[in-house]
Amino acid sequence: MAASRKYSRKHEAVLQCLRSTTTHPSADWVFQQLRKDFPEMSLGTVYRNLAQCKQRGEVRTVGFVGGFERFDARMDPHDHFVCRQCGRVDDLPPLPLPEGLDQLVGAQLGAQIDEHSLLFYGRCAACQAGDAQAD
Amino acid sequence: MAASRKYSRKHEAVLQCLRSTTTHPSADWVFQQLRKDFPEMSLGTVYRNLAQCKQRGEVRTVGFVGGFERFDARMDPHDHFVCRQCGRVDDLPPLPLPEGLDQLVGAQLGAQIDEHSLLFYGRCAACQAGDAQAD
DNA sequence: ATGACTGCAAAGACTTTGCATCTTT
DNA sequence: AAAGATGCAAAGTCTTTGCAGTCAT
Repeated sequence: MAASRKYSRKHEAVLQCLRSTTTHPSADWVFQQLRKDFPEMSLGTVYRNLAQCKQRGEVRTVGFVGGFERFDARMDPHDHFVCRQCGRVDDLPPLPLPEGLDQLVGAQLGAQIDEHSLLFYGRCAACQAGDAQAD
Repeated sequence: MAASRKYSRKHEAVLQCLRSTTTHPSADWVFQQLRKDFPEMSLGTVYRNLAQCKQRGEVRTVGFVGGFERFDARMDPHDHFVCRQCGRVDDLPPLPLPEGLDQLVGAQLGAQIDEHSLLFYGRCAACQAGDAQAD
């Protein structure tokens, strides 16, 4: 049968860390944060807990930015912006997308669609301002 | 100044390989294919040429599936379906998305949007059929 | 006690790079 | 010749794992 979960302070902390930020952090970022409260925290534990949270449906992956998997604990459907220059990832307010997009695609392909991911790529306001100074 | 390009049979072949398939292959898949015609072809060369094509805007990345970067030589805007079970990536016919979505998001964030990526995740028809048999 | 979780470090998996050699111009 | 492209293999980077020890039930 499925393994029964046991309480873990570290697991709590990982999830809490993710829920208390909107930066869509990488595993390493979470690790660096938690290290402050748990000096013995290890990267492996962070990865293991993130994987577990993902399986449980408490966390999801936004995508890979600069080779790092970026996580998000906001589970309601929403889209993201990714700055290609600094790597920041922002949540977007609801967009005017047609209803039933997943169903439509599923029907077209005869596939079962679980979800979709809409990412906008570009340069954030801060990076544009920075570039302006640099000129 | 910018490096001037010199003709390269391998580079041609990499681009050609990508243009002649709709499977959105990984670097290794391209490598395996080209190996047939170029026995001395090396993986490093494939990666280098893919990177170069990307910079030139002749190729783009669809996303990472199972840890592998998947490439696409179709440069006109279109969306994709990713099967989480077998990893296949399909092109989608045009979807009824509102016009000016990128501009809208750009305006909302004060960011400059270069492009967006819309990926649908699920299980393809073949995988569903396979599962049915298995039951 | 039993089974899960953790720390540590080694192992993995994919991608990038350095360097000597071969090609194109 | 000069500058770019390639092969090969070593080095990198992020992530996963094995194992022995620790903690929750």
